[in-house]
Amino acid sequence: MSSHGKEIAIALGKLLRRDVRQRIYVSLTDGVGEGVNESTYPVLSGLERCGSATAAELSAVLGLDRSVVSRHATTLEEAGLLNRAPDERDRRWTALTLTDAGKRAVEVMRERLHESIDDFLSEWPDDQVSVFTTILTAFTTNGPIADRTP
Amino acid sequence: MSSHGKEIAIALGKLLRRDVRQRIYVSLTDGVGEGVNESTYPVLSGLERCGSATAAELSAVLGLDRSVVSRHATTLEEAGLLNRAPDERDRRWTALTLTDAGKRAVEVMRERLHESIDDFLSEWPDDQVSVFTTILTAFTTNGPIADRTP
DNA sequence: TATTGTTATACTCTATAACTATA
DNA sequence: TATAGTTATAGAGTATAACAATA
Repeated sequence: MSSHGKEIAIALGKLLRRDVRQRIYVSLTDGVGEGVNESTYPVLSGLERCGSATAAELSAVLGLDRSVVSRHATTLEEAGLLNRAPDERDRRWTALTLTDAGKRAVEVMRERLHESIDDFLSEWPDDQVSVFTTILTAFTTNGPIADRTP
Repeated sequence: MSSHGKEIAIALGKLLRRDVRQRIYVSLTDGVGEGVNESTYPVLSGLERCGSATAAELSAVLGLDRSVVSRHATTLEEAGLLNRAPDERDRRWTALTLTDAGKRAVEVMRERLHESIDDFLSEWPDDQVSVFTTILTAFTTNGPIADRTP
C-alpha cells in the first residue's frame, strides 16, 4: 500500500525532457540516412507498422496533424525512403509506402532500439522484466497518460 | 530470456509523442495559475526540489539553456510565483526562490500527479508496483535514456 | 580572463487556414 | 457538401550569440 507516485513522477519528468528525447532520437537515427531524424522517424516507423497508409491515417496513429505528416512524407520521399502512389480505394487519397531503402532504415533503427533496451534489461530477472513491461504498456494504454477522448 | 524490447519501444514511443506530453502537462497545470504551463512547470517544480537556486544551476538540472530558465523565471516572477534576489555567495548570481503562492501551486500539481499515478497503480499488487518503480527509475537514471556525458 | 544573468535573434517544429481535387 | 492532400502562414519553444556586471 506504499505510494510510488513520487518516484514515478520524477522518472516520468526525466523522460519528458526535451534534451532526453533528443538524445534518444539522435542515438536512434544518427547516420541512418538523409532526412531521418526525431521528427521523421515516427512517420517511418508508423508506416512500417501499418504496412501502407495515407497521411490522414498516419496522423491519427502518430498524434500529428495530417499537414505535418504530409511534409515529413515529402522529406522522406526525397530521400528515397518512401513512395507516394494514388490509392485505388479512393482517388482523393495518396498511399504512402516504404521503399526497400526505407524498410532497411527502419530495420536498423529498430534493432538499435531493441538491443539497447534489452541490454539494459538483461541486468534484471526475467519475471521482473515481464512485470515492468506489462505495467509500462498498461500505463501508456489505459493509464493517466492515455488518450481519454472518445 | 524473452525479449521485451519491442513492447517497451512501443510504450516509449507513445510517451514521447508531443500530444501525449501536452496532455500530461495540461492536466497538471490547468487552472493552477497565470503563467503555469508545460514550459514553466519544470522550473517551478525544479525550484521546489532545490529549495533555492540560480538560473544556471536550474538549467543543468532541467536540461535547458540558462537563457530559457531566465525567461521562464521572469514569467513566473510576474505571476507572483517566485522571487529574484541577489545571491550573497556571489554578486554575479541571482537567487530564485518560490513565493508562498509558488509553493502552493507546486503542491497542487504534485498532488494531482501523484494521485493520478497512484490511482492507476492501485490495480496492481504492491510488490509488482515496486518492481515497476525500481526498473523505471533505473531506466531513467542508468538506462539507455540517461545522460552519458561525463 | 572567466562566469552569470539577461536580452535579441535565428531556427525548428507544429497547428491552423486556405486551396485544389475527388467523392 | 464533405474529405484528403498539399502548401502558406503564424505561433510556440528553444538554442545561440552578444552585452553588461561581477569575480
